[in-house]
Amino acid sequence: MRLYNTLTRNHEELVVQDNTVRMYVCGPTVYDLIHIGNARPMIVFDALRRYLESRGYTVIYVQNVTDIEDKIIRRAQEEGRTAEEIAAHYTEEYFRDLAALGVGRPTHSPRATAYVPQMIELVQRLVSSGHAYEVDGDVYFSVASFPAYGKLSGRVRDDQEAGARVEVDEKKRHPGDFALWKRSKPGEPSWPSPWGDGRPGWHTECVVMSRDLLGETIDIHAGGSDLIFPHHENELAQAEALTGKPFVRIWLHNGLLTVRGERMGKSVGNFAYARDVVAKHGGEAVRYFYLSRDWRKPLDFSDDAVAEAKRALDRVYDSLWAAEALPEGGPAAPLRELEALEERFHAALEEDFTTPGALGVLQEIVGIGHQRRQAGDLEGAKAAAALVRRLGGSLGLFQAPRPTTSALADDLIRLLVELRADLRRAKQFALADRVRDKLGELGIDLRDGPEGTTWAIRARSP
RNA sequence: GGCGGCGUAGCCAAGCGGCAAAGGCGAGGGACUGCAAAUCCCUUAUUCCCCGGUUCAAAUCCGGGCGCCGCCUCCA
Repeated sequence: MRLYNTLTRNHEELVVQDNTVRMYVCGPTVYDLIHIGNARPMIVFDALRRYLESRGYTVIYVQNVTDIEDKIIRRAQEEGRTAEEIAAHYTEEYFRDLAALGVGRPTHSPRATAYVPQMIELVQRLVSSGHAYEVDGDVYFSVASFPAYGKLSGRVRDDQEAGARVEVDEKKRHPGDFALWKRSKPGEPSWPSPWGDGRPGWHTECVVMSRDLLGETIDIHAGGSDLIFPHHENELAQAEALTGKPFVRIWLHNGLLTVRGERMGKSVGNFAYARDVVAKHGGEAVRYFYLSRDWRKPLDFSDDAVAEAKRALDRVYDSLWAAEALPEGGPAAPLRELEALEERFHAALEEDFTTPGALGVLQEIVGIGHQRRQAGDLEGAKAAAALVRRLGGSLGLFQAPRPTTSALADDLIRLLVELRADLRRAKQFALADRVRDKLGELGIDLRDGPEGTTWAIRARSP
């Protein structure tokens, strides 16, 4: 499989050892509920993880939870609670939201506060090797000590000075230097350190956790494209300054979610909470929406756009459930058509994980299933449905079971259908339509065909 | 200003040098129906923002425009 690597600006073959992919995806800072834009990397890289697993890889998937940070502290002060309480609460809500989007639990979800001693140790080693310096209880990484600084984001160190939009911290030797350790103010959460009480800077946790759980060089490190600079640049600098070895083989950065072309963000105020969107359209519709756009490109969010994705998704379920409700037919010859489609599905994903292309192939398979069913080839229709299930499953899609009813409900519905047939024969169309409409309100669709009426529970994706 | 990305049908969106440009949504016509719904068949880009160039061949490569967006500050 080839993936676009931000570091080299090229597509590269994913080559791993022991058939194991070690991947790290930047997780949330738990100070509030996540908005739907935050969910994009979670869904996209969860899908990548599942796909890799379906191809036989073992994936060790690490996603951190940043549970100590300025915004958490501020929120705690506002609400008169401890930072710990805030973090614990929103961590729980975070996993609740992700579950609703079909995102699986990471192999490991380390919390920053559980790694403070290791972070202190890392900072100490950077200080003693001359890559960091202490001023007044703060410790800064010295970008001048790491010549490769800027190689991920394509930034030259000296550019930073020209910008001058940031007020220059007098304590820093170079404007690009960043905090590894921050002295704490009274009343703030703090940990003892060789430089006095304080707390870790942001970029350090990912380095420490990644090393601890995945090793010094990992296969994939992923996150939103807004993290390229400074976050990932700064991680890379620390890690490689420390070990002298490559930190990450392939850096993956997803495009951001926009609203009318503008980035969705808490500060912009144009965001929607993930759970509200899920409540409105369903988690799988959101997932389908994200996967119908190339992961690296910006994606414009609107309720209409998600609703459209939902219609496409429902088309799939309609076909799946209709085929699965069919009686068993005879044995079917394998459809060469389907084999070719399956190959195209994988080809799309093997080349930079192009999920929109893969979804297009799945929709074609759905169409073939319909045609087979129309032609009376029940086994062909079932084969298409089974393929959609299997291939969709490798992306975490199309796994909802066909809604079933009780035997009693079946009998009652059948009774109503027969009753309605009598009414139709008697040309009592107003009454017949009322039966159909009322059943429709209950989510049961009647389908009149040449061989009588069939019924189905309307596709309602989860 | 620096770095990066994007511009394909009414809308969304694949394609990355060579079958007359996937797929979805929407729209129109037909089959089916008492009328619908679902499904099936057909139609909906001779052309890929514009202008040059390379090539036997370009939406795809190169150069130059125009337009939009992201990052450069916490941010998925």
